[in-house]
Amino acid sequence: MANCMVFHTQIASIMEVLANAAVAEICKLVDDDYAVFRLEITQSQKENRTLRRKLLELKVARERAERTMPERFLSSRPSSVKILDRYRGMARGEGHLTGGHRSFVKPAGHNTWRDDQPITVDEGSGTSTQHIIVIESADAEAAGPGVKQERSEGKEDPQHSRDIQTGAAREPPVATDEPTTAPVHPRTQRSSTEVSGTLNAVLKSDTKTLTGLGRLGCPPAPCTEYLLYGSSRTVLSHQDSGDALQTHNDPSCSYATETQMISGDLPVGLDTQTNPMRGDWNQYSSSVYSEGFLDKKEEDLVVDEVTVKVESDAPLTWNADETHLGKGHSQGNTSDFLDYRESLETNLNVATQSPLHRVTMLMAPSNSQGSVLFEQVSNSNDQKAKEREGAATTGGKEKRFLCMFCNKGFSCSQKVEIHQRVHTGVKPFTCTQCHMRFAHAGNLKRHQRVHTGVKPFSCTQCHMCFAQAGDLKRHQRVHTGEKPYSCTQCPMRFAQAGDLKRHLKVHT
DNA sequence: CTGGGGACGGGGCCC
DNA sequence: AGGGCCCCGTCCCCA
Repeated sequence: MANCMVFHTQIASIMEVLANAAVAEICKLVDDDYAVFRLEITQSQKENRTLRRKLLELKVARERAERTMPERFLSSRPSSVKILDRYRGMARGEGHLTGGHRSFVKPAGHNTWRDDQPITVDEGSGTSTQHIIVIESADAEAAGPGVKQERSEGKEDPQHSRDIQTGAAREPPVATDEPTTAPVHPRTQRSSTEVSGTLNAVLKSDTKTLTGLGRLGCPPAPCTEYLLYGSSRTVLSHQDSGDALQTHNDPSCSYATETQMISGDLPVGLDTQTNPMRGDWNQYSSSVYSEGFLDKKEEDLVVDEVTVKVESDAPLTWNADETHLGKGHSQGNTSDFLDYRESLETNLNVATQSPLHRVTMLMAPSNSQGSVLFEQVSNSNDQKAKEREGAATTGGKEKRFLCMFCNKGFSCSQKVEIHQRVHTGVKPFTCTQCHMRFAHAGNLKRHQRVHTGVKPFSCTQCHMCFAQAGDLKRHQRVHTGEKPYSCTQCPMRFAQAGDLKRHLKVHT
């Protein structure tokens, strides 16, 4: 007995040592990434400082020249002015930094722009508007009071804006006409310091370093390997306290990213400013697996000296009704489930610890009865799944882009991205009348017939009209008497697959 | 319990 | 490349 206890004690101590070693290893990895990231940031800041100094020097030179030759200056502008004007012009949307319609209201009482002069943004009448982010970094402060880095954001809903203020996290934002607490939309253009305004970049520190999975794009890479598409899921735990998430500068236990905007708000209507086809969504979809962000609204994240406004009203939660994990998947293909589960079990790189996987694993039918039922009902699905598998692994139309969640193969990266919405629950297409969201544009269009009442599919044998072609086809079995779905337990036959499935419960 | 229809999810193909 | 369309499957509701 005593030996047994000693043995257990030894086992426990060994386990503890192993756990400590694992933690130390993980911390070391994080530290390395953090160091690299900080180095890059430092380099960028140095470049900014250099450019800022040059700008100031040019300005001084210009003022000196203006004092000496004012007339000549008015007729032919020195290069320094050109630089300044270009700088402002870019901010106005004339340059490549921005592309929207906006005008800058020059502060009254100032004949010249000052670097410390706040820029008042007058949102234009256009729907595509942008905001200026004023980043007051420590370096900027060091370079001189009021010296600011101005960056423009990409297209954005007029109601949506946000501010990133480095080192001045709680200060009021730069003057804009827009409230700063409105929900944030993902956007297509981002400043470099912003990294990414969507959830994509959330907690995405160094993908390559952490997982070794890169992003892929179309056209397919020339190599013949299968390509697991999408950004890696950086499985990073954090203190999910339910309060403001906070990380610290201590790199050993943080996933600190320099500036991460967390926006779960999805585009409204068809005006998907965030192109769902972009890889952003992939990253986004990956990032949503970072637990704890999905249900959080209006939270301030303090991440490595940066205040991050978390404004998410997207239904990107683990809501079974909204994602495939619930209704969609539960009603889905069992073989897909099994394939998926198998892929998770065999592909540890993919499975990791994401909540998605855990949930799906739980929801995957594990009892044989469920599988049998499915085989009775959906043999064709199995066949299709096998065909898919075959197409992905053999010849046919080469499908070298693999879904990072289920390993299903696709011929093009965009198709993978669209498909992966199945797993992520991302639904970029929103009905403007009822705010239902769809992963496919076609489904939205079809759905809108619900509102318009348009039923373009009419039966030739009766007066019935249908909004969907499939409904008409199914209806026509009423006239033909066709009942392709037969029960294996009794002679009953059914015109609809759902009817058979429902009927099978009678036998159980 | 069955028949029938409404509506959505998702993949493939074509233009 | 992206949108549109078609198709199949599924859930749900009502009679």
